[in-house]
Amino acid sequence: MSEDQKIKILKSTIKVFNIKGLKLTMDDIAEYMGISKKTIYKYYDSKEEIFDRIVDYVFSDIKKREQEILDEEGLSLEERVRKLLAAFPERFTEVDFAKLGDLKDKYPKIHKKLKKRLESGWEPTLELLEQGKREGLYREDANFQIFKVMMDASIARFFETDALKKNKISYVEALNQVVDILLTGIKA
Amino acid sequence: MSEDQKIKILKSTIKVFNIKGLKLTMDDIAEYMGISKKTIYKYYDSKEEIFDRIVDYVFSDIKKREQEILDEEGLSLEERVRKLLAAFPERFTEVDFAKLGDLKDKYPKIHKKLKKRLESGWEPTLELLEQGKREGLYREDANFQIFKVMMDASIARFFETDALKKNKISYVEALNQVVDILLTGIKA
DNA sequence: AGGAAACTACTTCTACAAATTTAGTTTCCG
DNA sequence: CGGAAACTAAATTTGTAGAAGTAGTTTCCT
Repeated sequence: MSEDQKIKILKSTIKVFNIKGLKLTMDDIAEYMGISKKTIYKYYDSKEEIFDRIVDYVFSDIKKREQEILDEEGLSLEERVRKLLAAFPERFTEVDFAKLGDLKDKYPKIHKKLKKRLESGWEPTLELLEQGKREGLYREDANFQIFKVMMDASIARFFETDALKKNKISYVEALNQVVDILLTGIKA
Repeated sequence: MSEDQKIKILKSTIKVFNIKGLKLTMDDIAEYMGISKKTIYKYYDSKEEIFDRIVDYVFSDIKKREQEILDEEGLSLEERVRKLLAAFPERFTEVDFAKLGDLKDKYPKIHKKLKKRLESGWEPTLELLEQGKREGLYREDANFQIFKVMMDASIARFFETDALKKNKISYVEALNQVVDILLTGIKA
């Protein structure tokens, strides 16, 4: 009953998910790991539980990285915001978001949880932005909710379309441009 | 055989479409207009032709408005770009874009045409932006393809979600903020 | 402990026929 | 001319029975 094995199951499930999407089966996971289903059920009660724990797992990673950035010394507010914005979507290169199509229908609870986590993932960034506004760094009339929608929508678009390939631009480069344009755009 | 009546049919079809979406029937249109199908078929050979002409109709309006802005005297490059960006999505308040879901499957030709028109609608704006870059108005490293994706994705997101209602902000206000952030963001 | 494989109850696909709807036409009538 | 309504051929939707697949369990074995 090692904790390692529990996490390995999650990681493997992510790997399989990135290929087969939500229609992956317990047999797929077992086969991929070279173990039997019985072992999986030793660690998890159901398939849904595995998915549920994957959300926790991914976001605990994000939270950790986020905390590192918040604790890092000698950063200007702007640098910190920039790091937070860059770190957040990068985590999702681990999970193929495009394959999450009908999560809402198949696993509504997990969909809800995921949305909530994505939402609260914005909190520290929004706080910093508000602080920046109070310090006169950002425009008085800047609406950070709109900022958020623009960031989310743009990143999602890059994931779901071939806009990047067509323009021969890497994901990291695109992300940097987006963050750059947005942060410059709200400057005082 | 009045030209007026032809256009009235298009306008009415848009009205019905905004309620029933793509599954509107010829009977729906006839009923809505208080005329009989026979009359509709006097002006158009098929339902698909009507949809096709709606695209032409909507974009001829856009083209006209676009030309006005390009011809308008005494505008700075930036003001002109801003007007173009604001004018384009405004036209789509006439047609409920969110109801266009399975256009691609049902009417692939029209979908292709629509995409092409949406694409070429960006041309004058992109040209002006490039000119602005040459004039040193915009950053040398600004990637306008990314600018475009950000604009399109953001506006689309506003249409398809309730982000606006939730934040008690009007569409025009949101559009202005988006344009503002983006244009400021690429400034030299 | 855990792999291989079989097993069960349940859900999800498939295929196809019957029922319904609809595009486009035609008839009748004012 | 053009409205009302009937008509037809085709497409779309619906129902469903059978097949296939799958979550979770159990048995046997090393």
